[in-house]
Amino acid sequence: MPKQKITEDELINTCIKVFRERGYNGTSMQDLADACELTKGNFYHYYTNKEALMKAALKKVNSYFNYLFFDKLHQPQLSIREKKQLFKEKALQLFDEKGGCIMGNTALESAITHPDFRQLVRVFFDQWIKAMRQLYIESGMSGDEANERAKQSVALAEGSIMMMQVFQDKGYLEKTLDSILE
Amino acid sequence: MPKQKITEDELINTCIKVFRERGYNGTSMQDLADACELTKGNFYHYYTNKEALMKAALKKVNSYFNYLFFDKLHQPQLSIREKKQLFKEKALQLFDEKGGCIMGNTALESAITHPDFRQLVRVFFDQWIKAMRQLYIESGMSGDEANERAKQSVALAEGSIMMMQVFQDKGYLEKTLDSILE
Amino acid sequence: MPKQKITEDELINTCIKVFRERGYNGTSMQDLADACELTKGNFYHYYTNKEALMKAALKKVNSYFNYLFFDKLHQPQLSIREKKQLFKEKALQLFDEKGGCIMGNTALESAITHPDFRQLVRVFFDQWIKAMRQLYIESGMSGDEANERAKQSVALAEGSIMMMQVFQDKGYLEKTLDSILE
Amino acid sequence: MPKQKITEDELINTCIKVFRERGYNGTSMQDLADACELTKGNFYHYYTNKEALMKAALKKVNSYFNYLFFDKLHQPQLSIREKKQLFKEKALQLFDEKGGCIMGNTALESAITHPDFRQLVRVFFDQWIKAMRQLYIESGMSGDEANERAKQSVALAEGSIMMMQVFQDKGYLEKTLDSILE
DNA sequence: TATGAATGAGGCTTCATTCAT
DNA sequence: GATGAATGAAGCCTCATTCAT
Repeated sequence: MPKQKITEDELINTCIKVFRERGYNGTSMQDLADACELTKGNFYHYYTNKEALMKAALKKVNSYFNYLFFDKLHQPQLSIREKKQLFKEKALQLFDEKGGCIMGNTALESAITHPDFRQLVRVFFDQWIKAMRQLYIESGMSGDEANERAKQSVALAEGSIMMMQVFQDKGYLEKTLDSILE
Repeated sequence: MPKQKITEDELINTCIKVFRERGYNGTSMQDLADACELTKGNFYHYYTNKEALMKAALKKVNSYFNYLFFDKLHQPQLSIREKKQLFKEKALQLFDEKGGCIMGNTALESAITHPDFRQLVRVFFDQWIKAMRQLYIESGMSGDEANERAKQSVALAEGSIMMMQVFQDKGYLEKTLDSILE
Repeated sequence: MPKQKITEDELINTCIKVFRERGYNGTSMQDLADACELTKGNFYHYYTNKEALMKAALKKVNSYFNYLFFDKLHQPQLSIREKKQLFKEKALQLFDEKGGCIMGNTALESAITHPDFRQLVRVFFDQWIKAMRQLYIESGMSGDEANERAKQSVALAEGSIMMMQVFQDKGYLEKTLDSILE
Repeated sequence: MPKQKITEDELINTCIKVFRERGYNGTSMQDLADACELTKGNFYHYYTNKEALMKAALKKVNSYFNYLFFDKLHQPQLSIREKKQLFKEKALQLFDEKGGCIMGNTALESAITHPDFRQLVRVFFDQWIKAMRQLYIESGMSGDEANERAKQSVALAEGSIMMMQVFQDKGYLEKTLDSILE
């Protein structure tokens, strides 16, 4: 068994961070290597190329959010109140503290140039919307109404994350989360 | 063989398009030269470097939106009804038809790496928010309420533009614009 | 008009030499750059990539041999005696002095891995065989006989060039050329 | 997951095949490892480096040809007729069926760049020529004549193997073998 | 203004090789 | 012996930029 300098989990988490901050095109393999304290070439033991690495990063984010966030909103044993509280808490933790959303960034940066990325991004937003829909249904909305509200909420959240970064004002997101839960 | 003539206006408009589609880091000077049917070297007669070109592009977008969009919402001779109609019309034309918003893209792609760009992006969103605020004030809201609503509207619009691209569904934006004007 | 450090003709001739000596896979762009006294990147003004450069080299060799060698054997105004003398002279000059045959080298090195190269190599040998056939026909052979003899002569010449290199004995080729002309 | 066992004999035979098809410079240790179903690192338990591996491959080919081919032509108990038949049979089997000759390939690919390889290649051709010489002597030629004829035969055979690959025509070699035995 | 050759740095990737386990 | 992580150099190529013409 070889001694790994970094677990694959740590590696991908570090890459997520760098990709989120610098964008896909703005991130070089050297940037990633520096952040992971590995040599550039060593990355190719784990992933065939930069694109595969990015895809793995997006997939990891997907499962991370599902596990920690979206799935919770589907659990029958939680009350609406608990879910609402959990929503705000998780959203602040996952977006505010990390300073952005790699999915939103990727959506805009490579909407046209990397269809493969867009597919993964789409899955992410689909899941988020579904989770929100569940919340609104439980709050008493009709299916259609919940649907529209869910879609708008996600858009609003992502827009707010953007504004939060533009104005470097973390209050932006918090207010938005409240309005989403009204 | 590159074409002979292109006005500086056409040049910058073409660059805006390419930057919007491919992002700043994803766009090479060659991409721009090809799109403008100019030689790469020739660009440096117009702009000192890629960064200056991007800034000029962002400034152009700023003045373009001001002239065509934001300023209109401040004009006293227009009725609220006219302004609302104009808002929807312009927003659809400027975002939907172009397939995105270079300001939003730039906000996320270079939030951290290019503070100079962020400054220009911030001005853009400031102006947009102010224009929306005016609309809401005229609709009878209080200053504070109009303020918050304006900020949320802009965030929601940008988030919807993002979703429009992710889901390749142009209906997204339209619904959002309606809800903003309610 | 820019001052070129090296004409495209000189460039390709230098590359032919390097490719002949080191093989396609054994030649790096750096090797070529050094030989041409250019920077690596500058090659990409002339050719899209290494493969295209190799193809251009093979094509140049093809036209060079046609012009200087094969075509001559088809000229009606030359006597057989003159053609035979010319054949030996040119073959010695083109193979012996250069120390090998890039076509033969390429044939063996990339027979399997680069079908595109093989096609160009095939054209070369086709032309050579046709020229030899003409010589034999003029010497009084029947079409079929000339054909077989031509094919064998070319094989023998290439085999002798190989032996010349293996044993570093330039006499090899000369004896072979005589036997081909018997 | 790589297989457990491969004898050193199988290993070197597999490497010979890969080297013959892809050339020395065109073959990576990974290619060899894949073909042998071993891990890259594991190769270094057998051979110190790629060059040593290639030398071992060339040596193996040498002894293989000696045992199976060249030695036979020296055996006093075989008649000329038997030797001629054996020659054709072995040559077809060893060159035609394998689709080439690693010795000829190596001769041209690394004539200049790898003198060590050339030495091994030279031994191979020396032995082949000696075997052919014996055949011609037994057929009644003088020593000098047999010598020249042997050298030419080997050159012709190698040239024909080249043409066989260039034109993808296996008939080439067969005709040549007949003419060598006339 | 316009061209395109030239450059040097850096980008992604592959490679031969080493080494701890 | 066997593994696969690790490395550093090198390979091909692209890029932003410069500059002579």
